[in-house]
Amino acid sequence: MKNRKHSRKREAILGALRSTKTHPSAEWIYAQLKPLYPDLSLGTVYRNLSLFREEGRIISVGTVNGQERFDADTSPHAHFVCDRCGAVIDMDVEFAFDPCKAASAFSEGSIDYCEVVCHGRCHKCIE
Amino acid sequence: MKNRKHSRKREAILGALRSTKTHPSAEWIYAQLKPLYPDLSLGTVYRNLSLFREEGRIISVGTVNGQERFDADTSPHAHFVCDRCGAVIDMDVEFAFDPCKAASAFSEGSIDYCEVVCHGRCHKCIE
DNA sequence: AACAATAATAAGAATTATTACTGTTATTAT
DNA sequence: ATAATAACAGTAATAATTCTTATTATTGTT
Ligand SMILES: [Mn+2]
Ligand SMILES: [Mn+2]
Ligand SMILES: [Zn+2]
Ligand SMILES: [Zn+2]
Repeated sequence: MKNRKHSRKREAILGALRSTKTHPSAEWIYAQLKPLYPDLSLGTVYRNLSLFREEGRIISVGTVNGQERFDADTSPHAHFVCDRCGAVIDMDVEFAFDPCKAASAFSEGSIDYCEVVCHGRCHKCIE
Repeated sequence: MKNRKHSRKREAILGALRSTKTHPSAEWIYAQLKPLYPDLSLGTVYRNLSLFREEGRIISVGTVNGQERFDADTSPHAHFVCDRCGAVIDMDVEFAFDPCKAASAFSEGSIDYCEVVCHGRCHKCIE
């Protein structure tokens, strides 16, 4: 429905997010691309990330230390957040949480998707 | 290590959070208590909520529309967030997610606790 | 190639939740 | 009661994100 034009920077932003598994913030993506696109604006990164999210091409993993973190992997999977260094790591753990089951058992609304986030300390922070 | 003094306002803040199941924001608690304590400061609400969280007496349920939401119920339970009106509702759903199991299967760090948040539309917003 | 229509952008201002600072007040120990 | 200091109100500061506007880039058409 959208009359969207092509944009090199928009592509780059999605590409940067797809190139990493660190679930970066808008700021991180901006810092990565700034050398390649010296006239890139932080607002453009924010705006395009919002677009991608609306389109369902990326997801938000939540906010860590006040900054929203993003993920280009839209398949359902859990995340681990290190409460010390802020690292966000995929959990390939097979967690037996069935959204359909939850949805049918939940009477107060309709469920679209679910997030599972575990908190703790990553290996580097444990030493 | 805790040279903590008694404070009526601090008590009131925890009491306000305990009195509701809506998982309110700092702002909401402030608005609730302001008539009773006309010289209450929003900063005091923030500061004491941080204290309570550090002490493990309350938990953060995450941020909704840019505002952090709190819960005085520290027992492990899942939450439902309405993406339209921002309501946060307890899910008494028995979700088969075992943190211990996840922790043992996760090799990248040690897990302290886990959050499960489902997103969708609440009944009022479905109409 | 030049043009028109308009989506996308840069730059920076504005907004907003949260935190830090500072002088004053309330609470506790002596 | 006095002294020590935690807690506070009020306000300023911070920082992430969004909004505004003038300009530029993209796409389709002559
Ligand atoms: Mn992920
Ligand atoms: Mn709850
Ligand atoms: Zn870490
Ligand atoms: Zn709702």
